[in-house]
Amino acid sequence: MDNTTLTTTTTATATNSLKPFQVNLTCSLHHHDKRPLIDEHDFFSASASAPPPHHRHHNTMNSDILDSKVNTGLNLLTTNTSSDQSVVDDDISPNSHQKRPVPDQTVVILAELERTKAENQRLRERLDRVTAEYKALQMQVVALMQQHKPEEEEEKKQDAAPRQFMDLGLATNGAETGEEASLSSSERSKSPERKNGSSDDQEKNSREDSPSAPRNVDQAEATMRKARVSVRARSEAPMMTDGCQWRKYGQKMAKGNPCPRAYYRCTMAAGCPVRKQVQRCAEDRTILVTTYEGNHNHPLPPAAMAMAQTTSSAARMLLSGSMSSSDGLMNANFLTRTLLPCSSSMATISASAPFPTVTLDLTHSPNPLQFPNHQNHFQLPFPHSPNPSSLLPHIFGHALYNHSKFSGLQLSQDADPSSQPPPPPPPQLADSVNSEYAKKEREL
DNA sequence: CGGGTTTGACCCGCGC
DNA sequence: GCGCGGGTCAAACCCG
Repeated sequence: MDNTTLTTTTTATATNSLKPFQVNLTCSLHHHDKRPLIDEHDFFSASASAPPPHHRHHNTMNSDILDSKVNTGLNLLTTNTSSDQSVVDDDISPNSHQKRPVPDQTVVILAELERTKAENQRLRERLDRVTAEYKALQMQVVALMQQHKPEEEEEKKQDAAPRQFMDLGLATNGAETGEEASLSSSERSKSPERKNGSSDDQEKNSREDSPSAPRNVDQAEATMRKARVSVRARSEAPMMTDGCQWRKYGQKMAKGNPCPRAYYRCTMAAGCPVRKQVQRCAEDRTILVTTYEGNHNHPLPPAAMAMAQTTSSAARMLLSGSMSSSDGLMNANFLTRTLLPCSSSMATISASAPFPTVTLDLTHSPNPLQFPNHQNHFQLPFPHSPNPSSLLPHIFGHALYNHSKFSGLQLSQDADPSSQPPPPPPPQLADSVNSEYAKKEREL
């Protein structure tokens, strides 16, 4: 058993109560050979299920999955997260029982064993249920997708939530959100009318997003596109390397910041609606603020999956449950609060921004004591990674089972980057990850 | 020559 | 209605 498996099963443990997770859960469980892609819904479900903050449970889940071969030793392992597990194993070995007449201790251990077994059984049943539900949902999604196109208009008006769920699957799979993209401004901009600047047609087109626009513009989609995920990271590079190809289409001086804001559009597929803004923090120009908007309508390379999934996760976290921005914020707050209940200072849900925005702050140390007043950001402890974005899903995954490594998550109703406290000293980073991106940065 | 960047102009929403 | 600021466009330019 390796760390990857641990991470995966931890995710599964955290995701056993809400349907959206189930997709991710199963995927994760089937990929023990790779580092699993942590999907946003894992986070959500984790938050919703609000598992007890005992590490033991995560490991128990892990063993639960593995003990389909009935391995008592694994069960014991699950009762302890520390390295003294082997001691426990030794203690309960037949030899130990015979050599050491310590019945009390043995009884305790056996009782613990029984308890763990029972828990394993419970968890396994839960996992079975989750898997079954996932399969059912998958079928449902496929059926919906087949029906979806002819009924798109109606569906858009009537049911935003299932639509979101479908979007999730499509985006995650990197497929077929092209129709949605076709409604995006990027596609609009390619229309001859827009190019010619014909006032009438231009007017017509440019009003698609306006309140007076025809209702064939999916409200859910529009909101989804407006939902944003902002990533703050320390980087000397002009732009975060996130695995996607971007084309710069504009640059503006933003008020209150001497650093220009650059606008990028994803060019990995025609009509991809994803855009991002890149701007350096006015207070600390080593901090690069990258804001993502929209979902990719095409398959993503592995390097891009990390950020894409993280941002879409965060966006959906914002929007899930309700399409109204206020509800979305409440929902996100609830989710982030329950995601890492014993943590603080990692995420920000912005209510003051024009669009619902989640800010993932990668600039701070994982030590919560270093940020007693930090109130606004979802901090992820890889501040000096040249490409922190690639770490996000792993961070989320880890955060679910290893609170000790993360400062956690704190919510606020007002994300103002300018209110950031002075950056703490850099924590240790994974060298392997660092070196890879350090190389890229040198190339830049 | 194709693709990316630059940059001034334009559009739009919002607040006064 | 007007001005401001954010976002986008697209011609011109640059580069490999």
